[in-house]
Amino acid sequence: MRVNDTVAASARRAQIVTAAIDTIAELGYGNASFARIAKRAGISSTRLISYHFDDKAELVRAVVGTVLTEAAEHMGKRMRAAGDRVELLTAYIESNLQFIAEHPTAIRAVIEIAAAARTEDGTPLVRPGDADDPVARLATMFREGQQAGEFRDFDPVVMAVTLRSAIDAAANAPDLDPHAYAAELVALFTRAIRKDPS
Amino acid sequence: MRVNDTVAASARRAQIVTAAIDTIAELGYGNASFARIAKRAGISSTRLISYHFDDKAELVRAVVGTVLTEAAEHMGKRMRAAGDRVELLTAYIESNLQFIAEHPTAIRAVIEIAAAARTEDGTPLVRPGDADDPVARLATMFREGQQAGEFRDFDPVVMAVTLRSAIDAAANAPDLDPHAYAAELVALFTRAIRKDPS
Amino acid sequence: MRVNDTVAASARRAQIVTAAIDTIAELGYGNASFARIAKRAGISSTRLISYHFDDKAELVRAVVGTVLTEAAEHMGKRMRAAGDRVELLTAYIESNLQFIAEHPTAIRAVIEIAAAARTEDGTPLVRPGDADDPVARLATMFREGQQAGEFRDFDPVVMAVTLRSAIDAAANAPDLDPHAYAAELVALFTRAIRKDPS
Amino acid sequence: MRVNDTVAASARRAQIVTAAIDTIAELGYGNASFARIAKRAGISSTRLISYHFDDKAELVRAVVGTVLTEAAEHMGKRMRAAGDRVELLTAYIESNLQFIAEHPTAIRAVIEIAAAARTEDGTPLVRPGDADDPVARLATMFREGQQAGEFRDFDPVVMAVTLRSAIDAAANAPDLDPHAYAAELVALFTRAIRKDPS
DNA sequence: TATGAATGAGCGTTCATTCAT
DNA sequence: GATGAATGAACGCTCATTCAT
Repeated sequence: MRVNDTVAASARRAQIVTAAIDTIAELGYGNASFARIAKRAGISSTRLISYHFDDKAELVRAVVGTVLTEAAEHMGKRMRAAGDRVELLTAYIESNLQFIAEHPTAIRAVIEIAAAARTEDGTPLVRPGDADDPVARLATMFREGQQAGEFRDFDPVVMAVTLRSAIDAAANAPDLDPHAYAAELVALFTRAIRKDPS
Repeated sequence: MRVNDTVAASARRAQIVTAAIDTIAELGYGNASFARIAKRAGISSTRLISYHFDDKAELVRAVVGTVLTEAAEHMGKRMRAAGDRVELLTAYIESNLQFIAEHPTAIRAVIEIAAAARTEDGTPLVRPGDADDPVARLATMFREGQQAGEFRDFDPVVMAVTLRSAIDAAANAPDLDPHAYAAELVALFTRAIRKDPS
Repeated sequence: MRVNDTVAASARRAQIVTAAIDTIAELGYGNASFARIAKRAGISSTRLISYHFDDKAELVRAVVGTVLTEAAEHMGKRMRAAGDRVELLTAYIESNLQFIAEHPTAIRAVIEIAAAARTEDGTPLVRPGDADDPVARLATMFREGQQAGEFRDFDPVVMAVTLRSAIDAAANAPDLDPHAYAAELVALFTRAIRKDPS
Repeated sequence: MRVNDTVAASARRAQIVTAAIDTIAELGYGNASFARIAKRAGISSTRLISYHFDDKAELVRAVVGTVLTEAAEHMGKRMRAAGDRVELLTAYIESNLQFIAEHPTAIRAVIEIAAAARTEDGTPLVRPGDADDPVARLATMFREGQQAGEFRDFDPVVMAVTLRSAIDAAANAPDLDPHAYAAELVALFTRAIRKDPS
């Protein structure tokens, strides 16, 4: 797949990925041509991009993979320290919003790609329903809480979709305070999932 | 602005707008060229599109305007029949999801445009924060409910953003049952906004 | 040739010719499309231009004809009042420069057309060597002066070309004072054509 | 600005510039599209022109620059050999007309560009009044001759404009004998500038 | 006399990609 | 590991003109 695995080559790839992120975040996916990415990376020819990435789809996948890996590492640390399920949910929301606040351009780029990157026939370049679909994982967590008798009876998929889209919405409202936003979401979803008082 | 306001001309424009909606929804905004739209509309040349719309931005605005006007009419009827605020919220969610379920391609096209249509310098062609910003209107409704003592104390903007993004997410999950999804959202947000039991 | 010879029709034609002159003079021949001319004329469709003029070449010829006829009338009055050949030359130079000064946009339009209006194969739309070629007429005047023994021996065509191009150059230097420029040219060419002192 | 400065690249650029000169001279600036220039250059796609020149304006500037540099070299040699001012004027006229006679298409192309190449708002692409404005340089030469007491009292700018336009006119009368034309102009302007006999 | 509607060809430019070192 | 050179297809848009009232 990759041209070469030397240190120099992977540094080049990282440089190009960074330039791609900045370009996509600032100008939108549709305006992020190889020419503009190359200019931002400070390289003279688009040939260097084609050299390190088989085609545009692979560059896009590299961008998404890079960002999502970073996010998973950041969130994993926080979530492994959680005690019960409410703490887990709180850690999920807070660490995710923190990552978004700390890497706004990277997140914007990934959102752009998810929304706009298509093949010629309309197929999305990166599909949301991939192996580690975050909605599916959230739904599983909710379902387990219900089976343990901790949560009320609701549709876990709808709740998962709602939570994920609420978090993603933060990336498009960059002036919101991430801590306050997280606190509100925690309060909102804590009330939404807990058992009704008898 | 417009070439003419005869019946024939506005029929042509509607034909082109419909073709644009279908093309954008199926292939994505980035693949929706004048050539593809013209082919889908069954017209011989892209020139006819340029003839009826000053440029691509105007066609895009016509698409968004058409869909949003239809949606507002549909939802307005339902919401005017609501009694109290909880009924109003229920009507909002249900009528919106119903419209999405009944016009999936139109909604997909608008979402595509909102996400991907940019000018060359990255500025979105249609801004979410326009005069009749739906998030702002929802937030106002929540705030009024709080002032009336009906809702608990929460951030109205965060709640509005969460609700809107939860509804918009339905457009990307077309296999969900709209009634069930609406019922779940109503239950979720009813619990999220009501006063905590003392 | 012409659609109609009613008063209304010829008024329309004059209106279009005026708009064409202004557009060509300001934007250059290459930018003077039917669309831009129609906009400046305050008419809604280019169809009205095609209606009154068979094609663009005929509109261009109408522009040139209109301006040249006016110029010929203006200059003819002055030149018919001249006594000898030196007065005639003086009248020619002065009246021509005066017309240029009083109709700068009309003259600029004609110069634009003469320089830039071509058919697809490169043939000029209006040829300088037409029936009433001004250079040929000037050359004849010089030749007659030589045969009458009033002027020295020089090539009448070269002198005519030089004088004409000197006058035409005034149209591109609109800040020159036309009277002073005329006086200089009269002095220059009087010295250039008179017999050398023995 | 330029893609690259290798020998091969500059040879390509020269090839394209030559084709552009021929196309503009034969068909006129308005008909000199990238497609026609590419065909004349024997290259397969207009893309190669865009590859070597940022846009059409840069190609046009390259054409003008190439021709004017050649002309300046040719004329400079002749003029540096001149003794007094009359010889200098003679050298200027003769070498300029000789260059025109030897490079008729190049000169025609430059004249076409000067007359017809405009931006969308009418601004000329190449302005005559640039740094090394030939009219200004001629006027300076005349003024110095007057201050040295060699020339009569006349407006140096008018004389410069007249001489330049007389020379430029030669490019549009390609059947004139350049030597004879030069001799006539030398005689004409020698008489026009010398002090009147007392 | 006027016009709305429509048209195919062409414009300069940009696209991701491939060739050949 | 890198890059200059080249490419055909497609882009949105404008052109003068024609059709049909």
